[in-house]
Order: sequence, then structure tokens, then C-alpha cells
Amino acid sequence: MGNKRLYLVDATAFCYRAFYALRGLSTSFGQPTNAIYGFVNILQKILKEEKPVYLGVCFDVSRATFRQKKFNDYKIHRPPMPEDLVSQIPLIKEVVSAYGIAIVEKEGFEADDLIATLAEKAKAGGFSTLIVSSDKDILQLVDDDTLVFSPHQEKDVLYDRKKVQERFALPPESIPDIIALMGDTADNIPGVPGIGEKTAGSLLAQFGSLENLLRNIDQIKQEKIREAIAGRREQINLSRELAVLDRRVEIGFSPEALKIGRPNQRELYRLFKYLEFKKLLQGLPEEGASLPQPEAREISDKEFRQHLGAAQELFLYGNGKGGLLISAAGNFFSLAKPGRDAQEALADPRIGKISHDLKKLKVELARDGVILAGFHFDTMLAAYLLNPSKAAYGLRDVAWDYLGELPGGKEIPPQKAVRLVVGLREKLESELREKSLFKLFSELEMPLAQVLAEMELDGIRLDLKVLEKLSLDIEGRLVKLIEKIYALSGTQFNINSPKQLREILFVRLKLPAGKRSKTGPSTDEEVLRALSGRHELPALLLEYRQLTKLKNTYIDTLPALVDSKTGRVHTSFNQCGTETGRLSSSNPNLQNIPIKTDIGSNIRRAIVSSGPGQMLVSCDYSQIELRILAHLSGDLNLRRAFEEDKDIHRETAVLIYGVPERDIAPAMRDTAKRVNFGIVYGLTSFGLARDLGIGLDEAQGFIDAYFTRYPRAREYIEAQIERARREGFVTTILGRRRYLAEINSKNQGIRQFAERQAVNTPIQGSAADLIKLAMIQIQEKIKAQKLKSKMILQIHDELVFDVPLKEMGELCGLVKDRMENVLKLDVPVRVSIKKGENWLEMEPA
DNA sequence: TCCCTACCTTA
DNA sequence: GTAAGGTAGGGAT
Repeated sequence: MGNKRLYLVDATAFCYRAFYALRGLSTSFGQPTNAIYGFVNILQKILKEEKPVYLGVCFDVSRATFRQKKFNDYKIHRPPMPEDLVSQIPLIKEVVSAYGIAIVEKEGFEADDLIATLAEKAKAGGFSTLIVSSDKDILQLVDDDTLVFSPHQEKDVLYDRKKVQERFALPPESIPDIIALMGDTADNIPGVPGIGEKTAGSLLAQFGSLENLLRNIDQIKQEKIREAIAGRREQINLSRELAVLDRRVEIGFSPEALKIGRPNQRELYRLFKYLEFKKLLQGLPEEGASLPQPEAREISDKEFRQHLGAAQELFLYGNGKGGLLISAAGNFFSLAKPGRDAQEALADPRIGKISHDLKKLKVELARDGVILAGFHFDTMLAAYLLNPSKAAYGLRDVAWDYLGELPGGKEIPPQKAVRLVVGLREKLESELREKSLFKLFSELEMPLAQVLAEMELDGIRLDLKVLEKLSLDIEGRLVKLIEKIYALSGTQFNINSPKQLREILFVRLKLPAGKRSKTGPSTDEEVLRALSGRHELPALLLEYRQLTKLKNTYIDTLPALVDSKTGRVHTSFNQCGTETGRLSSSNPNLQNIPIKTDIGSNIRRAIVSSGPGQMLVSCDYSQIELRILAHLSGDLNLRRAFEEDKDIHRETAVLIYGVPERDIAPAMRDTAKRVNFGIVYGLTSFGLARDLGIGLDEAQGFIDAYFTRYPRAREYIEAQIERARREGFVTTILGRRRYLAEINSKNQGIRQFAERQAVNTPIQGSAADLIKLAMIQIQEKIKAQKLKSKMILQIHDELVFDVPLKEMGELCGLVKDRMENVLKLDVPVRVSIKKGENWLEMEPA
């Protein structure tokens, strides 16, 4: 055969598949794009892997196909193409054309028939054909010159005669016979009930052909199948006719017409930009890449002062090598290494610094001994406040969202980056002002960024000896534990693998499976605890899990993160890592150091003050979220409880059980405590029942009682949900926003999740506002009073300080004052203070 | 090497 | 029932 190969793609089939596989993808203005995205990905895969020269993309034009005319029932039961898919078809065709690829379609014919015809004609023209399709009935076309490629998530399959034979035990010619028996849901061809791929195959193998089978129905051994086939002769014959593809559609075939032309990059860029396909855009050459940009001239430190002039603002972007790209007073220039004059300007708080992620820049510059101060405008933080729910806040992401520019390539050239920052600053500032977020931005997040940079740079001292000893202890316990686990299991396996563990527990030991995870029976803590009464193994597994978790996550990991220069660990506080306004911490995450179990909390003994004569001080907000609920809702009973300095959980127990305080048993207080927690999370009867291990009715009873006694808490909760529905977002005490797009979802589960977020976000976010503001003021005071104390950690409602003994009194006083009085709430705010040599052994200060 | 799932740690 | 980050396994690449 000729060495030229024709590629034919069944576009309609892939559009359907992508449409149902990638639910929910659409542009910001509501154009669904899931089918387009899925199709383009398949197309790119073919282009990349096969490098076709001749390629045709075939579409159905399905109004009154010849099949419908011929067979009245055909596809009349099939619902019309969904509206959201219909709207994507023209766009897919535009993309295909932009790639320089021919579209094949003919009024009244399906893609399958066009493919059958073209493959037939290609043969005569000396081409071999590779059909790209996931349809079963296309396999009837497979022969020596015609192959079918079926791209699949797990495994692509290339069908030749042998492969078809392997799968169906029959040659390609028999495919219509198979479909006549088993049906084809994708094509709405009815099958015989009870007959699937296997039965159809074995029947046909036995009788040779459908025709022969129908002639000798009485020879079918299984009674049920015999009767089913006998009763459907007519339908089976019709189905077979439907399954046979038409290889003689009147269509011209000129191979040259299917030769791929030059892709129109501009058109692809326009389409992908319109469709908001960021990843695909990055694969294209950058728009205007050929246009030269004015060069940012490298200047010496001597020239710096001239270029700076009287500028009060500096736009900065790090080049990653300690150098800087700078824009000042409209001049663009670069600085290989900041000299004396430049360093002075960088450290001068009166000269405002503008960049994307100033905290990171400050930390990087500090490594070279360069001080950065005067944080003025951070485009990353601005974008975060405008919408804290974005997946990423890199310069590329923000430039795309607010300037519609998508810098290509892996890294944005610093030259380009500083220009983007200049453009973004103006745009973002006006949006912040429009949404009344500018004050929160400039008076809270901007100064906080500087505080966080200082905390990161200071770092935390570890006592490595403590960790070393813990590691050895645990190692020893694990060795014995593993031995016992293997013995009880009767085999050695990877205990860390939930998959293998599942096999041991539920197959080998035949223990009863509990709840299911996505992939099978769960082996999580709850399940293991439930099983621990029936067998020795689950309890050992729980201990194993706890010990390996502690060892791998903390004990053996923390020492590796000690900086060799400073001898300390320097966590990163992520200022745009949460949707509520909280901080997050990583590398290492010091916000989830164990405390709840004895064995775990030992790790805290390794987190120590910076030296002799220093102590750690931990300052904790008491019940801050419930106090904020009391403030925001104005509920009288909640407010009174805090004003009278009551134990809030006890008080809640009194109210929901309706008994005097002296009759509140510890278990009752505990129940009330869980209800209080639940309220803050957007309580449901289902969730509370699960947590308390009680029935739904009983849980609902507690919730009803709660809201009867705290009526304005209920009003507040309803008002938040209502607000989110009406305006699309909720806000915190300082006006921080979180958009909740799914609050009006038609899917009940999704909608209710958004409702719980609407309840929780103002509370959690307001608490975050409060502590962030306190951190700024505390840092100011520490500096103003020239204290040596350092704020080293924030754990959502707790601040940790490293304090010289002689500053203890002063520091504790100022911290307590700022934390408690930073904002005036309608209820008192309480902070408790503990001190100690390490973060575990602490006593009240 | 990258991505997803399962599990577990915190407030 | 809210909000995070980290590790390991395992499969796709």
C-alpha cells in the first residue's frame, strides 16, 4: 500500500464524550467550553503524536439523516443534542479551521458514514487510513489498510484486524452482527435484553453469522436467550441494517483538500483567549513576541540616584539573581546588584515599594543583606482581596485576570514583569476602591506583609536533640509493631498502602467493611476503631499510623528544614492561601504541630526559645469565634454569657437542656461544646448526629433548642445566606469579601455547602481580621519600645513570641492589650498567656 | 516526574 | 458541618 496515511476524526463522538466527562467547564461569561476543551486536547494529542499530513475532522449534520428517513423509529427516542453542547459546535469548527484542518460534513449524513466513505475512497487513492474514534460500530471498517485508533483515559487502543478479533473473537465484518444483538447505546440501537458483548460474540462464533443464527434459532441452547431472540427477529434485522455504515455517500474525495494547512496562530490565540484556555494559550507562541520591547538599560549604582530623581514610588521585580528590574518616574532600568545608593532607597520606608509579592522579595533580598522597607502596593495581595477564591495568584494569573495579557513561556522575563506590575497597580487600585477594599488593603494586608516577612526571617529555634531522641524511640516501637502486624496478618505487606491494607482486613481476615471511600472500603481511623473490638490488628494499625505520621511529617522532617546559615527553621506564611482571610503556613507548616495526643505533643518540646534568658510566650484568644458570633449577631444570651465571663459551653448546656447549672454533667457540657462548634461551621442535623453519635431527630432537637435560646444567632445565619444569594458574596467585620458562586446552584448538595461557607466565612474571616490587625500593632509597639522580643508564630487564634526574661512583663502587657482591644466588639475579648522554655511545657504567665 | 486519592495533623 | 498543608502509594507520563 501507499505510504501516505489519511487521518479521519469522528468529531461528534468526541464532543459528546468530552461534554459528559468534563462537567462544568465554562468561561467567566457563561459560555460552556467543556466539549471544546476536551476536543482540542484530543486534537492536539493527535497532531503531536502522529504528526499527520492529511487529516479530516468529520461532523454529523443530523437533521433528517438518511437513517431517520429509512427507519422511522431510529433515534427518535434519542434526546436532541443538549443546548450547552450545541453552542460549542461552531466554536469547535472555528478552532479546527484555525489549525488549518479541513472539516468534513454533509447534510443528512452522520460522521460515521462520511468516515466509511472516505476510508473506502482513500484506499482507491493509494492511502492507508487511520480513523480516530471511540465508537464501536466504526470497527467494522478495519481491514489491512484501515486502522481505528481509540484514545482512552487509561489506555489508548489501536485496532487492526487482529485486535478486533482478539476483543470480539470475530472479524471486523461481524461488528454489525454483534451490534444487532447487543445494541449500541451511543447510537440508540436497541439490543436483545440479556445479551452483551460476550454472549453476542460466542453466539456468532458458534453460528458463523447473524443470518445463520436467525435461520437456526432452535439450536440455541440457553432457553432464555433463544426465546428473546425468537421474539425479536424483526428488530434484530433492523438493528443490523442500522449498524452497517454507508460507504457510498456522494462526496468528492480529493486528498489535497484534506492536507493540513498552516495553522493561523493569531486566530488560535484569539479563540483560546476568548475561551479562557490558559494552558493552551501557553503552548502558543506569545502574541507580539516579535515586537521589540524598549530595553531596560542596566545602570550602575552611580546612575541610580539620577534615575530615581524625586520619585516617591519604586516598581520592583526581582530577576532571581539578587538583581532588580526597576521602574521609577517613568524610567525603566535594571540593577545587577544594588549598591550603596540603591540600598539606601530600598530600605527607606518613605519611598513606596510596589511589586508582585513584596514579602518574598524582601526575604530574598535579605539573604544578600539588602533591606527592603516601605511596602506600598502589592499586586498579588490586591488580587487576593478582590477575589480570595482564585486557584493561583502568580503574576501570570493576575495579569491574565486584570489586564487580559498572557505572557508566554515558562518564566516571565523580569523586563516584562515590571511593566505588568505597573499596569496592574492602576487597575487593581481602582477596583479595590470601587469595592471599598482599599482600606483593608493598605492598612491591614500591606503592613502585615512586612510583619510576616520579618517573622519568616527571624525563624524559630529547634532542639534537635529532642527530635533525635524521639525519632529513635519511635523507630524502636515501630520495628516491634511492624513485626506484630505482619504476624497477625499472616503476611508481609506495605502497611502504608490503603489498597493492600484493605485486602488484608476485609479479604484475608474477613473483617466487616464499614464506610466506603471512592476506591473501595475505607481503612481510616473511624473504621479501624470500630473494628478494634473484633480483632487485635486494627488497634496496632492505629498505633502504627500515628507513629509513622509523627515521624515522617514532623520528627524527621523538621531538622531537614533548619537553615544552615541561621540554624533555625523559617516557615513561609502564605498571605493568600485561604478563601476566608486566614493565613496558612508551609515548609514547614507550623500551624499543625501536634498537641491533641500525648505522644504527638512531645514534638512541641523541640520548639524552643532562642537561648538562655529567653522564653516562649503563647497568647491565645479564648472562644474568639463564638465571641465574634455574639458581636455580629447581637444575640442577647450570647452577649450576656460573655459579658458575665461565663463558661460558654456550660452556659449553652444550661440553655439547651433547660436545667440549672449545678445539674450540668460533664457529658452535657461536652455535647453543648460540640453544638457550639457546629454552629460556627454551619451546623446540620446530619453533621451533629454523626459527631455525637446520636439520631437525626435528637440532633435536630439540640439545634432547635439552641436557636430557641439564641434566636438572633439564627437570624444572623439566615441573613448571611440571604446576603450571599442576593449579592453573591459575604463579608467580614473589616469588609473582606468571599464570593460564593454556588449559593444559587440547582444541585442541593453544592448549594448547601455554599450556605455553610456563607455562615462560617464571616466568623472565621473576622477572627482572622482581628488577629492580623493585632499583629501589626504589636509589631509597631515592639519596635517603638525597642524591645528585643520577636513575634515568631501565628496559629489562627494564637501568637507565639520569643522573649528575653527581662522584657516578659512589658511584652505580655502590650500583647494582651493589643489582642484584646484592637477592635471594639460588643462583647469582651479575652486572651490567655502562657510561658515556657519550650512550646509544650508552658504555665500561665 | 507529575497528578490524584487516602489519610491525618492543626485551628 | 468550616479552614488549611503534608506524606505516601500508585498509576499515568
